[in-house]
Amino acid sequence: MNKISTRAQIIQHADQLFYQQGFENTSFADIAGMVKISRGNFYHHFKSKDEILKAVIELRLANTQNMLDKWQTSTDNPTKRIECFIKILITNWSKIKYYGCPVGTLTSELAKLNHSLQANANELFSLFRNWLAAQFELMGQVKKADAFAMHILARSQGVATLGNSFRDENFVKQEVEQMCDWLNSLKKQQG
Amino acid sequence: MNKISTRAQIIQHADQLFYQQGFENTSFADIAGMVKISRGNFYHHFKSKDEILKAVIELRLANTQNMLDKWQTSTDNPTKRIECFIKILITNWSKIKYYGCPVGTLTSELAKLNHSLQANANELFSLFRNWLAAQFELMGQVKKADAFAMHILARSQGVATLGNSFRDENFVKQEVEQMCDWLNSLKKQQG
DNA sequence: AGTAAATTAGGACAATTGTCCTAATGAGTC
DNA sequence: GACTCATTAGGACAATTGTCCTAATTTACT
Repeated sequence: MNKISTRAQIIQHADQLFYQQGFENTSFADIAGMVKISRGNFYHHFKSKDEILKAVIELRLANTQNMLDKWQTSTDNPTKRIECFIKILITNWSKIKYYGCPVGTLTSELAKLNHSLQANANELFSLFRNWLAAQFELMGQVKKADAFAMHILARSQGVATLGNSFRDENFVKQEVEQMCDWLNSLKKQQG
Repeated sequence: MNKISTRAQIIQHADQLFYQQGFENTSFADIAGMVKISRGNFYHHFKSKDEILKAVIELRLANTQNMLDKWQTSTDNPTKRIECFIKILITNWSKIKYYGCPVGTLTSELAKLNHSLQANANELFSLFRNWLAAQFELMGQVKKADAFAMHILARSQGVATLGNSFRDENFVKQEVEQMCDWLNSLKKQQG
């Protein structure tokens, strides 16, 4: 039957709900309703709500790594790889429009809760940061690689937040284009 | 005695707590503890928690307008005015470091809650957006004024989110400098 | 001083929260 | 078929939530 384990189902639905409703605002009852199990059953799989969050972050880290790996094999051109990253804003626009960036909104929420898993969530940013920096290095921007990575990360983050707030797809498209222009202007400077 | 009214005190402390802990995560008990009044007393001043949020947003709108007005009178140079905006990231760094941008984090949270006051919170962004656009117009950038306003708004927002996540002041300073450089390069293009 | 209104404290209220316990059911092994 | 262990359902639990009610107190005005 190849049935998905209950544990995996809990993580999967929690991932979705934490993104759409926020972590604090998502209750056990919400997740139980989605997975269609009883509330008491949770504690056989997870000791606490925080453990679910931990598992969700680990899932997101794995999914993100998979995505980065795919981009890595899809082309040898580091500039094109970075463009893949920039264009997630458009690829995932239908979700970003309503729920913002899954990484940024989570880290922001955990910061306000002063939650013990802040560092884990920040790893999601670090994953992108390090991968982007590696691409910039391949472009020959060894010295500025990390600064450029943070720059692109920040701009994407801001576009997601503003795009979510104003629900304006054209704005997102324009900013994506500008970021790609900036990226390609670096190549020329270098070559 | 010139005592601050209870209502004003509630709004003031709620403003602070909503920023530091988030709206949903701040309870009546939290606010009551700060103002030092009984919980039941709230409903003489506000019909519901949402009404407090509404009042808090109105307070923030008023405070923001005051800040913009001050910048407006502090100099005739629109470029310098925009620099004032960009540099809030540094001015308010000690708070942003721990709680992020008060506007961005609120709109993001309300989006996830699908809250009825989303539009009110977004007005905070609009206030900055329109003021920035007016400054860009004064700089002679009539056609691109709004796009530039959104651009600066988005970049500031992203820097606040990443700055909050990584707690990195140097990154913030670098990005602020780059934004100012970009701003001043526009002036040269024009003149 | 006396009266009316505004303000306050304190607690009741049902609903929901995360957590935990126990008994029943399931599957797989000998 | 009997036994073991994993999984599940259902409910108990105290704590907290936003909301509302009532009685007491304070304030303001005649």
